[in-house]
Amino acid sequence: MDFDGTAMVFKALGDTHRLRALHFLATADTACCSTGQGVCTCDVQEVLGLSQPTTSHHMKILVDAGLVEAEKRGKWTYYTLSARGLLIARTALDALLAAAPQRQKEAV
Amino acid sequence: MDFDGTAMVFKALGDTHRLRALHFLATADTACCSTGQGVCTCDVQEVLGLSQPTTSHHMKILVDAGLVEAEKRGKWTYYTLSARGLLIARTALDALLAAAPQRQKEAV
DNA sequence: CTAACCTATTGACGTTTTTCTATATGAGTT
DNA sequence: AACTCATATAGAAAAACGTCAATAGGTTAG
Repeated sequence: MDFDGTAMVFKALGDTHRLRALHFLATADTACCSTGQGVCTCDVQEVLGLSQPTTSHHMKILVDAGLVEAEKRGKWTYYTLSARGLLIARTALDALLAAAPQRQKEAV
Repeated sequence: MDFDGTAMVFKALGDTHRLRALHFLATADTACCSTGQGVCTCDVQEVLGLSQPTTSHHMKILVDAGLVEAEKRGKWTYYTLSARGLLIARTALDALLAAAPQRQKEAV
């Protein structure tokens, strides 16, 4: 098990603003400057209520963790969720859940 | 969605040492001082290679996040995985995975 | 080519986290 | 009661993190 890589993914997930950004990517389809797929930094920035550099910084962390993919089209950078990091996290979680007490594991 | 609570769980998961401790709890059944179920601090400490107070600190974070339950029996504190925090994390992850691109979602 | 615009990077500052040593708490033992 | 052992807490130092203002990079529009 790759503890370092997995920890990096969870660490990226462990911030309220970044979680909010991911949730936004997961739900918002239409956005201010989205011509095609994805959402640009300005949209995320508005949702988070943070400055532009801070927003950019958070998105970079998500990209580095493999949770988000960034695509540059013209002036804008579009973000989409990436299954790569999410699967790393889920694999680790499932291994732990398989060993956790049986009580109420299906309460999802 | 409870971003703060979920972030707290992910933050607890986002550390190599804590991940290693959780993995240890998930796999190790027999331990130095375990008379029944669970593993005591001294076992975790040996696995992590950290000082006793630091180990105790990490375990407290895991307990606070609902990932681990601590039970005091006599002199020892026994730790077991708790489904509570794990399910919070999985619920959030599943919501994101459901919205992620379909490509290779089943690669678990 | 210049100007305007979106995004990324840099530098700085305050806060949080990680880690240790030293000490306290609390339970069993003699 | 005094002692020992396992764990928790306090305090402090170093490192990492989150944040913003200022600036740089790169793209489109005029």
